[in-house]
Amino acid sequence: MSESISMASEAPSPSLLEVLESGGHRSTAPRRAIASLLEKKQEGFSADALSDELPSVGRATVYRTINLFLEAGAICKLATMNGSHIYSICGVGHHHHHTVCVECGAVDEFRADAVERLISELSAEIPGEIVSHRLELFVNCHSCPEIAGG
Amino acid sequence: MSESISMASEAPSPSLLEVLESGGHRSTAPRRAIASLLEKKQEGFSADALSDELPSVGRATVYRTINLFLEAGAICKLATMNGSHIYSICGVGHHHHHTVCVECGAVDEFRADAVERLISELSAEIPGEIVSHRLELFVNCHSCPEIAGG
DNA sequence: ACAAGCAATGATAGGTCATCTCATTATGGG
DNA sequence: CCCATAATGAGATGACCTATCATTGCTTGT
Repeated sequence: MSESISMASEAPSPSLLEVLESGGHRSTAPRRAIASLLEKKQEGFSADALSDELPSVGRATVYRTINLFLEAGAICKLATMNGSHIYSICGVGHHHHHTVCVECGAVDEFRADAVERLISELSAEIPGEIVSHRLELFVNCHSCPEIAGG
Repeated sequence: MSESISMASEAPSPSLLEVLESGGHRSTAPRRAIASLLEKKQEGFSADALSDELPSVGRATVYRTINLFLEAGAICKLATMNGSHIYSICGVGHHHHHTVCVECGAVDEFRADAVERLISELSAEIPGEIVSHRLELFVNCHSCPEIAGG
């Protein structure tokens, strides 16, 4: 391996419920339902689709809970090419980037030192101070036949 | 300069009106008004704000015209950290990336071979085929006092 | 210049995604 | 158990964008 790159396909997510506890939030039935569903969906998911799958939970609560996990860093929000947002469980606790399959929407994480090195290089060339960055790779994972088949 | 990087701060934009002509679109008063305003706003701008500044032009027309320029590649659409979209004149005709000032919203373009090299490297390590990518740098340009002063 | 054909326009309705409001409900400590 | 308060949810509201469709106004042929 010439580069330090790490995929996160099978990284176990820390229990979302623990995130609630440690954040001083109550463990309620709606939140447990959302957390449970989220942990099944390592794939990228939209807030609205999630809400549809949980008819017993109010839309507002779904959004609130997602933002709660987002602020805790337990999930990531990323922008797709068409401007909508998808969320994804964050296995890696620190800075990383995402790949999104343009066919099936599967999201994966990767961390590559080369990316961070590049940003450092660019910071010397670019006027101003780089505060943060976003890198998203849109891929075709070539392993999504049945999903695309719908 | 050790790397091949080019900023586009003062690149003159090809006349947006020419884009219309070459695309077989009519040059109408509303479109001219929009094009004219766009060329003044090298800064990032939102479609809605643009519409507000052109009360004489219908919102639908503003959006339609923006999409027209977008499809022609004359302007770029980019996602901010908060999920909204801003547009920016594209001086560079080919693939490039953007810096967005988190203070004043100024958008600049840059093209760096190092970025493309990085993507090539990553493609060897990442499962699937990289279809496209998005890299945005959020910067503090440190030259936006009066704008921030409001 | 005039008419005709059709692209373009704009007022407004509608759609999507997300947040806000606030009366009601559930949680968890004492 | 009781209470203070966090959390919920139905619906309103809002931001942002697209669809509809009757009207307007370019552009070309004559």
